[in-house]
Amino acid sequence: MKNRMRMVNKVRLYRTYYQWTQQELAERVGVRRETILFLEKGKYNPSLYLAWELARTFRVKIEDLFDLIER
Amino acid sequence: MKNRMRMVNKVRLYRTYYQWTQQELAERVGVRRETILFLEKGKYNPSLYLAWELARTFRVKIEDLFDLIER
DNA sequence: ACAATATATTAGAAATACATAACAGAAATA
DNA sequence: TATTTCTGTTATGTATTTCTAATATATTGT
Repeated sequence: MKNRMRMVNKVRLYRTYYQWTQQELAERVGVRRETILFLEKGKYNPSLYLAWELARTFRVKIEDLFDLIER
Repeated sequence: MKNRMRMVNKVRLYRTYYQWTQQELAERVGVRRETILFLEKGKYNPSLYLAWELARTFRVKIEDLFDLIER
């Protein structure tokens, strides 16, 4: 979509803060473990649904969890 | 979990507030006019990228533009 | 009424999020 | 060391978002 912007996130940051495994977080938000892994690795960007669930699980705003920065 | 929740948005509300056509808004956020139409009609939910661009364009938070409610 | 513009509908293609599964290496722990 | 758990990789399949284009209807202005 936007070629000059790139999405970064703090999923791993918050997950390790809560001391959850990828599997634990995956179950909490209702996705597969690999989905969490790929998100953390920046291999793909989430849907708004998933972003919402993650932010809710971490008790933060979506804008705090995800950020759009210059490439 | 995901099935008992449904996403609503204020895209049409903010678009008409700014007196933009679907075409105008589409150009501002970099998508097709039909994408805006389907979003307003709730025919599909946006990517986080698009949600971000829309919120930025309307100068609101993503959580203000989109809401996850009980079905 | 006529013309121009905005919105709506449909269908198919393209792109990508996410699922699923199998396996491998790293790290922790007994 | 041996075993378990966690993380990473790859490959393939499915579902959904978005694009594209064509056409139809509604709305607005002259």
